[in-house]
Amino acid sequence: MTQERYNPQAIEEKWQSRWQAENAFACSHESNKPKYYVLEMFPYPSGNIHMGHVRNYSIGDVVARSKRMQGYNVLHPMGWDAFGLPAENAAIKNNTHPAEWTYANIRTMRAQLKRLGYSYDWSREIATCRPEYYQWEQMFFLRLLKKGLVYRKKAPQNWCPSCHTVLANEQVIDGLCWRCDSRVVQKDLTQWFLKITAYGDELLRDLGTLEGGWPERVIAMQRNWIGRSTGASITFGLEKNVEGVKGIDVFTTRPDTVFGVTFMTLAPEHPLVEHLIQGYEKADEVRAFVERIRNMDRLDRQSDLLEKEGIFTGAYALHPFTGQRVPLWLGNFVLADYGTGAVMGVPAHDQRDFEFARKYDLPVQVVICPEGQELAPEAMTEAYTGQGVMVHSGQFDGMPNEDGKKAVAQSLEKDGKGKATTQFRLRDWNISRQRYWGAPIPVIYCDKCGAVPEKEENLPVLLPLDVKTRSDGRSPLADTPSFAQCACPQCGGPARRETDTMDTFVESSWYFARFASARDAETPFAMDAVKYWLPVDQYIGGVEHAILHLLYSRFFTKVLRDMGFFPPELSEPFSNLLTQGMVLKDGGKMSKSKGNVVDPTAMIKKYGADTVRLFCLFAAPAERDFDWSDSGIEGASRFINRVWRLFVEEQDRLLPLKACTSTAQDAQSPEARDLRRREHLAVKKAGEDMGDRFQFNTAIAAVMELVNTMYIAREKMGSTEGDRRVFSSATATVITLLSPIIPHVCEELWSRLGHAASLSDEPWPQWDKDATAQDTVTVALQVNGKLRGTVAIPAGADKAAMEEAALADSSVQRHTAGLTIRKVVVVPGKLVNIVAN
RNA sequence: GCGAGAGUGGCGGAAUUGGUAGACGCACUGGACUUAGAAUCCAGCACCGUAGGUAUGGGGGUUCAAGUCCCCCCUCUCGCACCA
Repeated sequence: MTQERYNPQAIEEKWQSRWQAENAFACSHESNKPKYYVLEMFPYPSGNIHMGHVRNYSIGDVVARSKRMQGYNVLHPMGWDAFGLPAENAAIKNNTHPAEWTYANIRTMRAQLKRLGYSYDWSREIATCRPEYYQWEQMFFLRLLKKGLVYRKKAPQNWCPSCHTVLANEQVIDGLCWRCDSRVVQKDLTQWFLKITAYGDELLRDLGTLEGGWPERVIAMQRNWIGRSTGASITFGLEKNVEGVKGIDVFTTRPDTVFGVTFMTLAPEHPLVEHLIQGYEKADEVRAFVERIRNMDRLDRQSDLLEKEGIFTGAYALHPFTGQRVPLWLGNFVLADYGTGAVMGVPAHDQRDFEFARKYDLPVQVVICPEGQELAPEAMTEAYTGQGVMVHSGQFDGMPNEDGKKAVAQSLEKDGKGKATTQFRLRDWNISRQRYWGAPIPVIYCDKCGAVPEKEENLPVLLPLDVKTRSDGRSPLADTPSFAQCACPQCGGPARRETDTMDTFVESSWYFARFASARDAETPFAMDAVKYWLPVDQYIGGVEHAILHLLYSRFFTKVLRDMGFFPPELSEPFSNLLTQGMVLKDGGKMSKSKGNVVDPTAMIKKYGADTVRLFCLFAAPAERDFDWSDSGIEGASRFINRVWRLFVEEQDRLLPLKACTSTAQDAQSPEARDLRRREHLAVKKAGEDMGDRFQFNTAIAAVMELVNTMYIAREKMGSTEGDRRVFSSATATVITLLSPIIPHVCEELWSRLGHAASLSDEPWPQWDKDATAQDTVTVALQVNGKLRGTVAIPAGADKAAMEEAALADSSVQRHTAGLTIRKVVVVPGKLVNIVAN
């Protein structure tokens, strides 16, 4: 007799068209069920999905499907992060239009996602390059401008020469462009900034609320990136009069060491340098130094191999407490854009200052002494950075230095010479991009009125599609009169539009909320829908966005909250974050240049979508990287076939039962009892692992164990009504438990089992504690903590009975022969340990 | 240097509260079926050995009992890094 073979292509096609026709995974916020919003980071429509996407979306789909079965009203949407540079580059290369290229890719990739059977609510699909989407972003820009959270500034910017655009600090990785790895150079430009630093404190503080929900290391990375330091800003007077300048501000985390200042170091770019060196006989030498340092490559300049160098400016500052002259130096290690671009030099208590002082023969003044010790400056071989008592510090002498930090700041503040402050490493976010394929910045430049915001009623400022992209990569917008030329909204005179577009990270900073009311044309976010769905309960994506996208989204959530778009209690976008690992091949990242790319489409063709999904989830825990293995996917395929065969071969004996529906009464034979027990154990394990712990690999392993048990049990089980019920229930359980992972084949088997309704509407099975109980348990027997044997005893045996059974064991007797038993430890139902010597 | 994570068979990985280390899978070995292969099924599979012993990066400790808790050290991965 030939059995029907598993044919994934036919089965998957059948169920996918059914889901499509029924709009099976559409959801609404009008529901009595508890809500659950699961979201995977939406893709850039680059052309084809790759294995990383498959892994990411398969994880999300298991969460979505299992939560649905567990009784939640699940929102699981998908969209496209559709603006960006690759579209322009591809358009130039293939002589097409970025829009055409992008929409074609979306069509391809949407079909690929559908071919994988993900349970998205496709009615909420969005693409960020559509005016219906980016119009809201332009509105946010105008509102932020009004609130003073958007501003324009000329400053040296990160410029990628290959991408022809500026980059935010977060987009510069080791001095290289995050996208194309080109060396980033500095360029003076006037750009639009989002004032993310205004939220620095809150972004840092609220990281605390994410603990437990977010991976520790992502929280640490953000904390690091925000980089908050507390200390004081201190104004040193200037010996020489410079017009309009009161003095030089420094920032320090150690105001307690202020009396130890013996010099001050400024960044070569410090705006006062030219004033300070006026009239100094070696001014030209100083200028040469400044030039040399400024022209250095940023990467070399920030290298830790760079030798610390300085030069005296010939000028002096005045100490805020003692009035003493403090020589002003320039240093190649002082950063112009951190703090105030100037640091006080305290060689006795800062290692870098110590080395600088030794190199240039500057005095060392000790002002903190460890309790009960003296420090002699000339004997010191390194700075003393520990705790201690303040000395040589005027009115502060004898004070513990920790108290001194506050006391010094307070005293300075009283005299108007400083105050306690906080510094952030975080910089404001430059959102201007000199590229075409992005959302236009809604601003107009008028010769009379300056930079004028576009009126909200004129939104959207449409990105014109009838332009020819330039082969040199520069934006064609400036050369498009129909776009660039306009009337000033203020005076009506001739004016010019801003031709920069917004960083694409702006679009991805709020898309998760748009899904709540994706089709609403009146408002970006319908309040009742946002209130219901947000925050995202489970967000899933790659760790490469730990800072960029995840920090920007947190910022936007707080801003949108404060502008009234979000309810006041919504401060964080993503309650839980899962950062999935990468899919590697032969230990390395898949890449076209290495020729080690595994194409999901080819794998689906060969094995079917269910197998690809199963392998991606089974190969490794979700957070860890995993190496693609061709024999591994064979194993996944083998397992599905095993389930299929079990079903087909037993079909005649199967009853149309649901999961966990056989009763203790049904399970008369020992095999049936055992199978029923393992069925319930599998439900427990798979439910916990899939639904709570997101350990999909072990959830699958638990079902595999059950299937293995069924293969053994079926030989021994008869055709009594009870045996058939037990076996049928177990079969239903296997199908139900696997359905979030391999939905197509499970739907198919479910319907063949005789069920009319979809498995998606099937509740998650309930396991029964009594069903998992064993008649006899295996107890480990130890002598002095070493395993010496096992013994089967009736479940529920008391301690005395266990001890008796242990002492009667021959192996135990052998190992205790000649010894005195000192103690017997009994763990009920588990183990007996005999302590003897 | 700072911060986070990891280290378990040939490999991916289990072990959720301290209680039989190696579940599940891959690879491998032997066998069955077959003209042969594929597929499938059965058996074996940490290491050394005769009883027994040794094993979770290394070394200490706590405990009747440690992969799990504590201390010290080593290695690897990631992030930040002259941040004042």
